[in-house]
Amino acid sequence: MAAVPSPTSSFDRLYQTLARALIAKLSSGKYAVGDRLPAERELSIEYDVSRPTVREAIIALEVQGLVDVRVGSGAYVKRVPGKTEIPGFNITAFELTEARLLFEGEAAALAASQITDEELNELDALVRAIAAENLSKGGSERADRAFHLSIAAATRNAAIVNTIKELWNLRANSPESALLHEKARTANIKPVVDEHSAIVDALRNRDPAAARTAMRMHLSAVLDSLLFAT
Amino acid sequence: MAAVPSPTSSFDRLYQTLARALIAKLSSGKYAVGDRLPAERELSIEYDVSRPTVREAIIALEVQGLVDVRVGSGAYVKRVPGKTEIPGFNITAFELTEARLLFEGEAAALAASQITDEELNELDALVRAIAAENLSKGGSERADRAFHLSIAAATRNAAIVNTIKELWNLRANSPESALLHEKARTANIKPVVDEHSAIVDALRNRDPAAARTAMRMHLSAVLDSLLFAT
DNA sequence: TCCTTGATTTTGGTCAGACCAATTTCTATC
DNA sequence: GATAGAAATTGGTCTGACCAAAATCAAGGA
Repeated sequence: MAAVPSPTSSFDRLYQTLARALIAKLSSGKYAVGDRLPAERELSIEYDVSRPTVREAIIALEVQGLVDVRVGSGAYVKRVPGKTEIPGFNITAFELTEARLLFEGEAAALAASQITDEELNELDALVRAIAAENLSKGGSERADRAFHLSIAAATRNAAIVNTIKELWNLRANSPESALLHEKARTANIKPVVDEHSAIVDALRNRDPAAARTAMRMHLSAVLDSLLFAT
Repeated sequence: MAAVPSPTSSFDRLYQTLARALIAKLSSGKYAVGDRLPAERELSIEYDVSRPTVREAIIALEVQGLVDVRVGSGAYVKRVPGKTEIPGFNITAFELTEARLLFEGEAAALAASQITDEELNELDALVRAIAAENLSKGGSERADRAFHLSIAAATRNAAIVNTIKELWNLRANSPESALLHEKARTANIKPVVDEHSAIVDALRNRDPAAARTAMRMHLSAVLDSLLFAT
């Protein structure tokens, strides 16, 4: 019984989780180009989801050109994703966090010199939201992500925003990264609110060096937590 | 009443027909990035199709990165097909170079602590290739790009490599950036070989701070040259 | 034995309706 | 005007039904 893996983040909907599982099957060599996937009804039973959900997942694969759906016949493999085709597939959680440490540190330093009071208030609210997320069972990282992207936005540089957003996307897309972060969450390691507050304090003081240091310390702690979760 | 256009081919399924109609709406300017599409139930009535069919069409758009679906809220336009389809369309050459200054500086610092003699020799060869490019009429930047990506590779961090590669891709894809760099080239502003040599020297000395400074000075000079070319 | 035809089964496509969770909007109170 | 709670709206998933297209099977004829 290949039950659908539990969602790796609260952003995931069931169809996405199933699509991901099916893509993993394609990648693993279970199917070759031309093979027919199991029928919708079969997949529905196998993964213990409803048939419309299966349909949605198959459509996600179809739109990405991975399968070719023939009415009355089935879904046929059109292209097998290679490992290198999934951005971030080969990037470890350590590498990702190390890169974020270096790059987000610089973004925080740049943001410190031009951040508005409005942006600081928004960050305060997000710190409170992170604290609230820490108390909830779901393990959502929505506020944490928004926090970091708000700092990037305060740089007022679209290339920096794009880069940091891409790093977060890599994090979301990397199976290895997702697994490690999931382990960290089940080990009850959550974003440390004090570290986030310290970043906001440094930004509020318009101190680039302090902002850089605070962000680096925060992400260095994330690195440590990943080690602990390994 | 915007009934779904009749299928354009017997292969078309309803969800595809509807997805196509929605994409046409996006392309026509009816919606801007950030706008919310009508609710599923509304679209179901408007197009006289079932709600699951609407969902399937929205998923097709979502997987293509055209919309962002938020549970309980709606489907928001993330990207309008057409002019913004090229990543980096709205990123200026200044923003890009500023981001590179911050990020490639850090990559150079990290590379300095672990670069091999082999990698240094490769960088020497690339500096010579940059000098040769400067003498040629074509204005190729192949060696310049390879130089920067080699330094990124010396960090031995796939996330950093990916990020710097993306920044170079943004540069290649951005029309505004291409235009400015073209202006710089016609003004006979070329990569300064001494600046590249200075970066390699700092790396050869395994001096992270010097490497960071050398890379930042180089990219700061690129920023100045863009100003001159404006 | 092989081929053809028709019946049956399987497959995907779409629909209707129900219920739940998340978010937004509205209303009442202070 | 601000806040809290209720109501409404939104997307998410499910069950069940029926239809069209395709595949498979069985029977009959050459």
